[in-house]
Amino acid sequence: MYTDLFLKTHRVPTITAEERAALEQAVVRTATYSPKQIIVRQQTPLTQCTLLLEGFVERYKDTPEGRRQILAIHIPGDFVDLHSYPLKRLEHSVAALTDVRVALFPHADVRALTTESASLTELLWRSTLIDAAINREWIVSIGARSAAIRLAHLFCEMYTRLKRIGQAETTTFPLPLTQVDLADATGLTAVHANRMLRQLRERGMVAFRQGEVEILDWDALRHFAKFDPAYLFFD
Amino acid sequence: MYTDLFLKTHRVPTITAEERAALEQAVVRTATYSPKQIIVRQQTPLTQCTLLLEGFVERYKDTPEGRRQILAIHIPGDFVDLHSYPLKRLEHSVAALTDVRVALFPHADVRALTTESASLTELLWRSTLIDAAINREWIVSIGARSAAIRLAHLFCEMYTRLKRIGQAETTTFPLPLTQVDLADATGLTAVHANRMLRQLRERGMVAFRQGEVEILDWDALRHFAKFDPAYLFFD
DNA sequence: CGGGGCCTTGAACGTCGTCAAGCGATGTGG
DNA sequence: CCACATCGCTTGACGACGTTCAAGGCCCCG
Repeated sequence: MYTDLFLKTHRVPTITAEERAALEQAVVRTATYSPKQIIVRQQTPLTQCTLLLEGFVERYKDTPEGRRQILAIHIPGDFVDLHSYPLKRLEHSVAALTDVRVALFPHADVRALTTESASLTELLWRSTLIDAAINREWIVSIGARSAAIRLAHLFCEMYTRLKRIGQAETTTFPLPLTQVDLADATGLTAVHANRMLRQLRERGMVAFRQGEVEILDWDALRHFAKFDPAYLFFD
Repeated sequence: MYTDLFLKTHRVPTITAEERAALEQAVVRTATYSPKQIIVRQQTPLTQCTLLLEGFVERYKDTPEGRRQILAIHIPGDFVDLHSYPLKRLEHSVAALTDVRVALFPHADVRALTTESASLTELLWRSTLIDAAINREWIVSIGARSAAIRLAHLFCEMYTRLKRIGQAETTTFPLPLTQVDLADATGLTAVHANRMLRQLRERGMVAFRQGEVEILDWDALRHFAKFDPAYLFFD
């Protein structure tokens, strides 16, 4: 079922079996993408939404100054551009980080779902707002935390989210980013990100290498980053 | 009419006179707040949404490290916590910056509106997603722009939004923040914000003093900040 | 075997933060 | 009415966190 992972991570409000079936049937087709392939280009009018089934996806914006800012990292079960339904176009781009499989929901079908079910509407709306809450936590990270803590906090977030969908069973999990990507996500330079990663590793908290994160000491890491998962709204 | 300013700034999708009346009638009461008064405390269960009628409001988060990060600045016509309808509680706080008047919408009535009208649902949903788009632009600002440009960009944003609701007729407009607040919004220290403000003033672009912004040279400022209002979704 | 992507490290630099002091305006209680 | 506290703003000196520039290594792939 296409929507299993999504519904596993979004249990509020509860929906009926019929609503669940209606959501599932709104999928018209699936698609695949290769690493670095652009899924949504900024400012392009959109007519469908993309649910990530497999793989990793990033949302980012290129600045006129020539820098790149990653805005979000998506994992399976995330609607990567559900906000395109009310907005009709996005002000940022979306690209695949790995080989990716997605399910597509035409805006017209989403609208039909919102007409039929207030609970389903609330559920979908809520999922876009959890994304926004993550956006805000990133503002806090970039605006008010040191470089090392920013990276540690990001690892905590990804570990927590991946564990939730059963893709971080052990203390090692995939995070298919380069050090440049990590820097673009945290508002640092690649050079400095590299130094801070070494520090986190040498301090025995977390090790990042070739797209994989190994949690060396979860309690130490969590405490160091002052990670509080409330903003992820795991209700 | 309570919802006039909101509807003036949110014209997509178009709604009927009946839908407009239904929205208006969902207001159960109004309330007022004084400067620095907390309107919503983080993590408190909520049962209503707040539409800002008059005055300025901030959304912010205090970090465990003892810093404060402002996440958004709201002006009349903004729903400051419509996202509390699907989320039920917020992970940040909301406080008044000035004397403030608001209209209150119980969650139950919002739900009733979403049941009755898909267009109204889309309109409300959309407004929360424009807030999220602003959040993302702030990520770009804090993560990828220099201190002076961050401030310049914020002034551009506030000027553009205020002009839209007719509260920035001339080149001078109120922005009831202290320099500490500006620093908390842009991820800077008050000392450095002060220096950058002086620089912007001396370069003849924009002057900020005692809660008022004077645009000295709009084209120069806009160009300096590379301000592109697309993310505000003024359709 | 050459090239490119990614990572690593050093050295020098600069933006920005910290600490500290002082100013003017406002407000309040003795 | 003045003494004094508070708040917001301003400025200087100094230092640090993070950037820039540069070079080299490793590995994969054509």
